[in-house]
Amino acid sequence: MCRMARPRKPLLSRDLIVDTAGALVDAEGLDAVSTRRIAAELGVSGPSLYNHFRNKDEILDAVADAVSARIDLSMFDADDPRDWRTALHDWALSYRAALRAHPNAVPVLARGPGRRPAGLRVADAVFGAMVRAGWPPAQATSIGALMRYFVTGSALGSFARGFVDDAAAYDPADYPHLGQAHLLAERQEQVDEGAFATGLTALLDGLALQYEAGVRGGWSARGA
Amino acid sequence: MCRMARPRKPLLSRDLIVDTAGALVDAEGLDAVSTRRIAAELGVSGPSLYNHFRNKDEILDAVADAVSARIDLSMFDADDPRDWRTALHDWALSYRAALRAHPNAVPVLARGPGRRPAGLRVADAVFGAMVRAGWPPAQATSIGALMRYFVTGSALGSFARGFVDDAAAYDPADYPHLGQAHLLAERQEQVDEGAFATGLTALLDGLALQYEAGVRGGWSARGA
DNA sequence: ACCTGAACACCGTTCAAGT
DNA sequence: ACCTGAACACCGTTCAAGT
Repeated sequence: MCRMARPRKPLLSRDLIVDTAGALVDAEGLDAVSTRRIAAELGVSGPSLYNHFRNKDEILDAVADAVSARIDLSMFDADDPRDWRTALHDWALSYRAALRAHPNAVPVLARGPGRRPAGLRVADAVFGAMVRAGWPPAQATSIGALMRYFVTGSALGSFARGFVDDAAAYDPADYPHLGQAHLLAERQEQVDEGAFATGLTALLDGLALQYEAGVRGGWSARGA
Repeated sequence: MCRMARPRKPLLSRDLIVDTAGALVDAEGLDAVSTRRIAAELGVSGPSLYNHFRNKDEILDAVADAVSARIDLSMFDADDPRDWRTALHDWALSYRAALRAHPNAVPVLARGPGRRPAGLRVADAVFGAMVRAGWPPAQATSIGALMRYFVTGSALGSFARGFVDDAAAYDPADYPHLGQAHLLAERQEQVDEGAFATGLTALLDGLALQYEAGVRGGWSARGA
């Protein structure tokens, strides 16, 4: 009579499940997460979760959306809608920080917003702000897409972590220029931060060039 | 006596396993691939694979490396080592094409080269070419990293495919700027191609600016 | 050396049963 | 409505056994 089939107060909730699953993703990675482990962590039996989510993918989607929800979007409400460059820059930093805080969840996020509310809010905010700043809609779409490529790419595959911390792995006869590659694993943080900063600056500089050209040329053909 | 424990000619080989696994990844996605299915496809029992690979991850690594092996690197042997921009541009196109041909394998590739020979050859070639073109080593490393971020990001999360082909999913009250979002799913190809082209141009334009500034300033502090 | 079947400890998910 | 145990059809991997 202590462990009943149904207590008067529900043992589970969507939030509880998402929090537990998220902690498991962070601590042990995506592969280590099973519905049975989430349930065990919550002190219930495996199938209980199916009262709150249709399947495992829906749980992981919710975990990913919780990460998206932490991306700051306030810079897109700025007074000067024409300063798209600053807004985009600040957003990119917040975007990346949110993902780097939960690197194991990035593969799920990288699949796109789908129907995830927080993910859609992000796409909506950046698109709206770029249009307001004077970018044609087609270009605004491209900017949302290419920023996602760059940020998720940088959060997903830490460049430096991708190399092995073992000098013998990189035979100079095979890879004449990778003599120091095993050092990358050590300096992981700086390498990835440096590459991200360099790439972001290049991206924004390049977009500024396109913006100026567009304004000068009246955005020629593809304006609508 | 027909089905012996060991035939005089091996039934399996690493290449045979990789080809079968790769076809399965392409046709049904990463989740559908199991060691037992690969084995079944080859007409052998599941554990047989373990005579040729240590575990399933090693098989998937080999599949990913086969994709990397299809990336063209010949542009880095160009006569004029100083034309890094053209080489980088052509390489990015080939890189992306190789990944888009096997989108389901991209999550494995995105983990980094590790000890995969073809992946390392790519990293080696781009780093070597950038140094030859006059970039300081630290910048050359950044370029390799940021290009990987952008290309894998673009191949992994097709921006357009990330949206659902269903107008009702994007309530204008919630997402004021996503009125046409459901159309993205239809025009997937063009949207992603356009965003990639825009981003690549911006990236190269921005890097050219940094290169010029570096040459003019003698690459100031971080030259070594 | 290379393949087999049996076995172990897992999976995601369905479903009838309980309250 | 919400949880349970039992069950189904799977997993990756190990290992002793066969040739």
